[in-house]
Amino acid sequence: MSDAQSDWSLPDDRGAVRDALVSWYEADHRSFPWRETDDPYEILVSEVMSQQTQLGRVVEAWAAFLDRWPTPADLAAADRADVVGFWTDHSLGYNNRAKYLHEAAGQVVDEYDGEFPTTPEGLQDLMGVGPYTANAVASFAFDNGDAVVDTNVKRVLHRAFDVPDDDAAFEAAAGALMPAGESRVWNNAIMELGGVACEKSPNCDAAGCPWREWCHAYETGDFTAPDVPTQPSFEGSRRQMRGRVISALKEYEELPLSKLGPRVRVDYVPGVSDGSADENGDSDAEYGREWLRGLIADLEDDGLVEAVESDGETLARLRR
DNA sequence: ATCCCGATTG
DNA sequence: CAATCGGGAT
Repeated sequence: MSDAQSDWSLPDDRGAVRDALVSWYEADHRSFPWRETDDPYEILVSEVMSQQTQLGRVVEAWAAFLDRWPTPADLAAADRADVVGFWTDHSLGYNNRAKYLHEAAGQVVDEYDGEFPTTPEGLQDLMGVGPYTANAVASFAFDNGDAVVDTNVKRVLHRAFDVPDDDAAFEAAAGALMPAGESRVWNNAIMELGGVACEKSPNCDAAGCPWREWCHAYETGDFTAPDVPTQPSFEGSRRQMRGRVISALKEYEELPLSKLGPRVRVDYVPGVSDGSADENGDSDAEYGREWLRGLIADLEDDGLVEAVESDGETLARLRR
């Protein structure tokens, strides 16, 4: 057992803390279209998109996605290539998530008779749905979730109540704070607080933070936030190259590696084995056919791309 | 450069 | 537990 709980405590007047936040949220908050629905499918689409993209950019993609695939049955019946293509068209990144969403729709249709599970535990059985998304969907669709713990909530709890940067502590604090049976408004409210008031750079007075009178950070002036792992640079990364493969294969139905290579890297060297030492013993990386095959192999393992042999050459295309 | 309502796989 | 997964906006 961790002794993390011994370091912090929530205010005695927990009810006042709750009421203050809910009142603040209900008085005024950002308007997003997915806050106007309780359809679990529509909620799930919004959550998966929101994991990776600023909310403002999700609005258009969300509406377009649901216009094209209005129900889980519609999505399940679609070709994966089209779903991944949509993801790329709308610059949503993380193509695996398009695959997960497609898979989850198939699960709902095939294993759940078209009806979403209504509990966090049940929802986690869906592909691509982890603890965060399960609680979000359970909350916003069914008002039946537990406290959501994401990076926003962690930041708020750490600052306001000095909860230590420890997953178990965050989990316990978030659960203890949420009013039972009010997950929809509560999770919306606490994430709204993290989104507009308790941002990385805090905005307490301008946003009229409802927790100032209890806030440890507001009192001490120490607005340190839990560390969020910094991502490696994207430029030149393998992720960027994967994205270029998907984009090229969306544009052209299928491409031989010789045509695909130059579209992925301008310094692609056709017909050269990569990475191995040359005659002089130099080991400068060369990006040739073997390198590209490795990239394609990973995308095949991810179920996003398939490679076929035709007339002695390898063709790549999006997996259907 | 850093941020953005995480999840899966090894 | 660590590594991996995109790309636009600021």
